[in-house]
Amino acid sequence: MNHWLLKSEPSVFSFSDLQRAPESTTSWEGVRNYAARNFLRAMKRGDLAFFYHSNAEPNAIVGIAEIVREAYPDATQFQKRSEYYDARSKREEPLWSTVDVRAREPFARPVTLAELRVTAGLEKMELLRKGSRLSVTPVTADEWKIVCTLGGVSASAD
DNA sequence: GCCAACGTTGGC
DNA sequence: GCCAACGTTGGC
Repeated sequence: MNHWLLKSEPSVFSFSDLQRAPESTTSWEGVRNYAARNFLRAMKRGDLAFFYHSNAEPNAIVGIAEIVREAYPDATQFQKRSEYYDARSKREEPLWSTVDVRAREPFARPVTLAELRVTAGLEKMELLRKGSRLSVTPVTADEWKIVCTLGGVSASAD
């Protein structure tokens, strides 16, 4: 199983929003960066992802979500009225993908960006790289365990 | 509000 | 193919 991290601005869509969604599930639409898209396409059903609040107070990992549907075409790329519309995208060959994610478990305690930065073993975490802006990033098994411990949840999110 | 880092666009 | 200009992200 692979692990990931998904960024979202809570003022736009928070972990609570995900928990409250029908079946606690949403389509992770709107990714318009090729590197992030490629990570979406690499996700497998059952993979787990940290849910990170960016542009937040505080910035923090706040919970765990599960990939419940693997990559499929992001419908918003074809919707002219959507902010995510992309005229270059063809039905036969969609540029952009989305996955479905379901809220698994909130952290007992949010783990802030400041805390992540000073935690041994997380030095190479993509989220912490200077200037990192990717909204979808992989997380190693070791990083996963460390952050789960800080968050007060079991690493398997059972 | 500022600004560094980054990805994308477009002129050449 | 290069690279300057631009728009966006996101921490501070």
